Amino acid sequence: MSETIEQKCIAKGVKLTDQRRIIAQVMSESTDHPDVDELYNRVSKIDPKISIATVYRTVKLFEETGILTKHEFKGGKARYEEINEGHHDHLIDVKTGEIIEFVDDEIEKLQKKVAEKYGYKLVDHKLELYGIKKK
Amino acid sequence: MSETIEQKCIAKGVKLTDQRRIIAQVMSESTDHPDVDELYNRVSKIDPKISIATVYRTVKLFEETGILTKHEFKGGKARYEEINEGHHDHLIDVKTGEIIEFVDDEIEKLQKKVAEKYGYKLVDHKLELYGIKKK
DNA sequence: GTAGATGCAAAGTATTTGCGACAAG
DNA sequence: CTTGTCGCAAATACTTTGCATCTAC
Repeated sequence: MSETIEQKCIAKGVKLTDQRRIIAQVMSESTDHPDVDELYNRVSKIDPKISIATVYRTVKLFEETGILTKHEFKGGKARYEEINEGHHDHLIDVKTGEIIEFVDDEIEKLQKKVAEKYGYKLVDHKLELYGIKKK
Repeated sequence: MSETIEQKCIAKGVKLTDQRRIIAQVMSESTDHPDVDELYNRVSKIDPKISIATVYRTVKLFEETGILTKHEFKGGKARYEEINEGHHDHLIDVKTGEIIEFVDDEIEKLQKKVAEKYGYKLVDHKLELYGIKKK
């Protein structure tokens, strides 16, 4: 296991409050990609008096600090995920909403190549596959 | 030049009104990917009494009918683009917001392969590259 | 003539913010 | 102590909707 979110906060000089510790813990334990509402629900079970404004402020802070990453999949609500070493993309089941994480080095390489071709240096990318499960 | 949006509406049994004709025309002439607000501005110059509600209703209708496609790039606002034969992905200049359209068959093939690998049939995908221009 | 489209303003969502009280370093 | 955070409610941004009127077919 690598660094915890709490350790990352200390390393980056982010002040730790009870609320942030709880949000950090819940995000660490989440294997899905919760939206703010869902995160707020989970956090509320631990400390019912945390406000949703704090949840919004904290995920934004964590995102800016490079602790979480924000996804804007189809459906309006932003969803968050902890950043760990390995980068990956997402395969989304259009029927169930289930998300599978994957990495494909070859695609990664080709992306860089495409950007180069147009005279750009690739700084970020987003790849989402939407599929239906075969029986 | 292929079919106009107006022709597509007739082909799909979508009732044509003045407002829809104007929105269709403006979208056809747009080479960028306008958001609803911007589209509303352009449309208003032709007919100032069109309401923004109609613009929202029309882009949604056109999207459902397969005439337009909706992008949710970073930044909250949905942006629309006319669907023409060739599918393409987007390379976005993170400094200027400029969008370059591209196609890469090899990446397309690999995407299908990845989905298959997890037991899925690929029905849609989104690939966005974010880059900075090299000098 | 009739089902569906429009305009308007009000209602929804998702997210942000001002402010006084409070807590971390 | 002092600066930054929290909770609350009000504010914003984007999008949808109810309803009475109007229009394409």
